[in-house]
Amino acid sequence: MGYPFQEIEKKWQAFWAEKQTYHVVHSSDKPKFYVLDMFPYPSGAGLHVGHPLGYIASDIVARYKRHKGFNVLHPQGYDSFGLPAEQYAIQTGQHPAITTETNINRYREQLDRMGFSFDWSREVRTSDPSYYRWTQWIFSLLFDSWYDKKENKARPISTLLSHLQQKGTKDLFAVCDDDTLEISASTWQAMAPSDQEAYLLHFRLTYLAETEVNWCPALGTVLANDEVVQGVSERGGHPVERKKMKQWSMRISAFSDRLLEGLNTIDWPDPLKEMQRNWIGKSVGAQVRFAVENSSLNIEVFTTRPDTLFGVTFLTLAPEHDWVEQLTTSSQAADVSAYIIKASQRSERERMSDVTQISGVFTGSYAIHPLTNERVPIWIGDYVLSGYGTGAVMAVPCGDQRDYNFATHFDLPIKNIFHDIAIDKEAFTSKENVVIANSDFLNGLSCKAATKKVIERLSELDAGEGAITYRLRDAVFSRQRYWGEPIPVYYVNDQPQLVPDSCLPLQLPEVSKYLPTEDGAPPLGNADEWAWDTENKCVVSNKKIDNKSIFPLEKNTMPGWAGSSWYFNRYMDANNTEAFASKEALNYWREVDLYLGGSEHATGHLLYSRFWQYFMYDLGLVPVENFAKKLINQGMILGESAFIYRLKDTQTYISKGLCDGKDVVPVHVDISLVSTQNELDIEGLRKWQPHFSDAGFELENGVYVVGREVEKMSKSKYNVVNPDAICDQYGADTLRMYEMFLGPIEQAKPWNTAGISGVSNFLNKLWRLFHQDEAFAISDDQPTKESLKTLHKTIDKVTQDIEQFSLNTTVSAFMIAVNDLTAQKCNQRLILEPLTVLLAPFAPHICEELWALLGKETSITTASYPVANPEYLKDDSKEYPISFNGKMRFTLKLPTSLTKDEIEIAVLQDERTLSYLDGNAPKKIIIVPNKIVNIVI
RNA sequence: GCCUUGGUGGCGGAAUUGGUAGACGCGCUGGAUUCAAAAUCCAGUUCUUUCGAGAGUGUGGGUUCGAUUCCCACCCAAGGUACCA
Repeated sequence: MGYPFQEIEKKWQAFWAEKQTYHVVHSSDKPKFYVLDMFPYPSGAGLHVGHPLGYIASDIVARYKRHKGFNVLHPQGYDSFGLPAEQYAIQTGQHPAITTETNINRYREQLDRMGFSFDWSREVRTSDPSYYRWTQWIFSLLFDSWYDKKENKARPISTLLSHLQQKGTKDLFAVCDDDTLEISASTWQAMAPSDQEAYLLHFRLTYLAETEVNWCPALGTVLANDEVVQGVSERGGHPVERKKMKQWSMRISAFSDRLLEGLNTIDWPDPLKEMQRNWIGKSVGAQVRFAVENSSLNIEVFTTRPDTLFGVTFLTLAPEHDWVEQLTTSSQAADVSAYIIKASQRSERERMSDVTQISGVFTGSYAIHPLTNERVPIWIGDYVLSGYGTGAVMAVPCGDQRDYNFATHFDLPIKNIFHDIAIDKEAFTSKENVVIANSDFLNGLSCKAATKKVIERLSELDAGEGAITYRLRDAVFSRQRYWGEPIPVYYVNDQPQLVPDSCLPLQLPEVSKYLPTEDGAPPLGNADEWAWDTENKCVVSNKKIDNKSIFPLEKNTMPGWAGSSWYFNRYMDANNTEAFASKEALNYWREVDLYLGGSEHATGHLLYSRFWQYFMYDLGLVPVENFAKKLINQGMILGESAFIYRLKDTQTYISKGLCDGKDVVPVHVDISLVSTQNELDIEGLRKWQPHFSDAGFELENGVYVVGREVEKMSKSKYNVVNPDAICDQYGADTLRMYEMFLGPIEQAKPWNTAGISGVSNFLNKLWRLFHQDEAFAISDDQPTKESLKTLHKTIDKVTQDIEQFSLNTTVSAFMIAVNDLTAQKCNQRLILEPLTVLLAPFAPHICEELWALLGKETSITTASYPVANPEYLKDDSKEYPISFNGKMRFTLKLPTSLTKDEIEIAVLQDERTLSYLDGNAPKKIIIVPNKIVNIVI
């Protein structure tokens, strides 16, 4: 029989809760260690076995660090604003707050069963007004700040105001979304207040601007690219169009360079840093202006290859480019407008991924080449994206493959400007080993030299200059959703005004329904009370808006990432009502020492959080620039989904083996309806969902075989494995160790319960080793040298592995140790005691129990970590370095007990060693320990 | 399409970073114990094989005395791709 894990786990969980074992305070003479998990979104499906993977790993580190003498902050909370709760509300009318509360309670129950050492007194919930009050406050700060390029930091808007008041834009180096805003101090002073406010929006770090979105008129809402499939909405199949809408944006682009440079100072995984680098996408090149023929317009393009300027044979604008209409000649108007409509129906994602399909249209206008004065036709093509660079490119077919394809497709000229390079099949895109030709004053130059020279010439002509652009775009911050933080803004004469700090939180109003209003306003438009009374400083009924002091409030809410961009700071002082965290707490905990979470957040949460932290650092609100010193990506635990295949347009499902060549639609079915042999329980399926009750099934060999696919675990894919069931059957300690044993923490892996008995056996074995006939049995004798060796080697291995975060091999090391100790019949106190502490981070309940059985009065959490005695780590073998012809080097590992002569024989008997030597077996090998060896052939 | 990661027995994975591939665990096979089963313990387990040996780390090349490891090309899977979290 196994050890009584159910009893033990319950007992110690209650003990820890009662004693508040994991409650942490920041006055401590110990060094601090802050280990954090990315907090979960509390979904209706409950916690699945994928969630705890990271939590277990971080809990192991937290417990390990406590044993090592650190004051450990290990909190947990919930990212509780989100779309699923809102969608559930739309379907059922249930308020999202209620759903969220229910889900959180369930999560907590599940988390508590796994014996995590979280300090729950610091729990945060992003949807709690006491939390989002500070999210709104940070929004206000962003609104009230601008970016000073000279000091390279964010500064309060008041400093900008005084600059404008005194000098206008003279000597002003500010990040701004429009270069044509130069004004003098007197002009500024003469501006009407509302004009001044409109003007300031171009500088504020959060601002209102027109942005392109996927608009679905039928649903009355904006959709993510993900939700648009082949031009129609995923839900309902309604048409979707690209449309400009006035939205709040965050000026993250102002921080591009710092976000890029900062990567060099943090210990984050290289692939993740690389993803962020590529996402920020710094390109060095030039802006070139092409005058439009018979017009005052100058089309500005950005290019990374100014050296190829003489190879330009046409310009291409994005279909959304502001000047498309003006540039289109009457003869081309019909074609152009048809093309624009067509392009607006394709999502950005589609346009980027589909490179085989070339489309475009001629505007009828021509630009003038700034150097040759040749006429260059202006085209429109959807391979140019409006969001990047200037939304216009100079096309150099010989040097860019997309330009080449476009030119070939529309039969536009291709001019070769590379010396001795054939371009009749494809473009030549490399910058290496090229000599520019056919390019006037650039002839004979390398890429680099030509780039420099052409930029000089363009500057002289005032037709361009060197420039750097970033792929990183400002982040759209408005959501037409109910279940998010209200944006603390009201409008006076259409100009945004902040709801005063003292009035925060601006709480979510009650609404009659959670859908957009009929005239397309966000769900908050359904609230009766959603206007701001500036006199009484409170939210009042919309009906009073005509009143002089009452103004409409912003109806959009914040996106999911708002609350998660600063929560790590809140944990430092989670219950503070005066500030987002006290200065003392911030200065003590400073930053996260180890942050664990999935790499799927690489370019979202992890970039936004860095941005907000930089911003808050600039304002002196936090003591460090980078919020997380070290980050580890945990791989997702994937589910194995099961599919049945419906024959198209019928209610017949055919077994997997019979699908070949038939038009079938795969349908997810619940994995609990499928056997390990992939056979479907058809009766179970009929009961599971009513619409299967009259379905037909075509079987093979008498059974219905399902298809399997590894996917993200998700309720909608019916592939969720619940940890509760595992805890019931095997216990939390087994689950914890098994999840670690499953494979490297960073790697994604499919869940498979089959192997769990191995870990369960291991814990039982450990228990049995120190028990006889159900009673704790331990010897006070001195352990044998062999047992001490086993112990100390395990201490050494386990410690190294935890430090390197190789937790799966750690579990193996424990298994080997217990196997060895069992074989040695070792049940000495002097072995068990350190072993218990060593194992406690992984299996805290059983270790706490053993600890108590050893007669210890305190919790094992306070025990100090064992140190390996090098005396017992010594290897019986010795390494002998060998070199051959001064070129090849390898080492021989031989037992130390061998004499000199025996070594020689041992080497000659080692066939593998001999075969290294170029096929020739050496006749004699002379070994002098620790010295290089002579080999005679 | 683009960016990032991964591909090793029947399965999850290990391999000191270029030096005996398959640690540890699951599963399977055989044995011990048992009236029997569960549990436990012991042994075996990459594949092919004419039992000599041969093949083998997604595929095809390359570098090297030697490649799971380094280089090139390709195939497949996962994550992200800016409004899922």
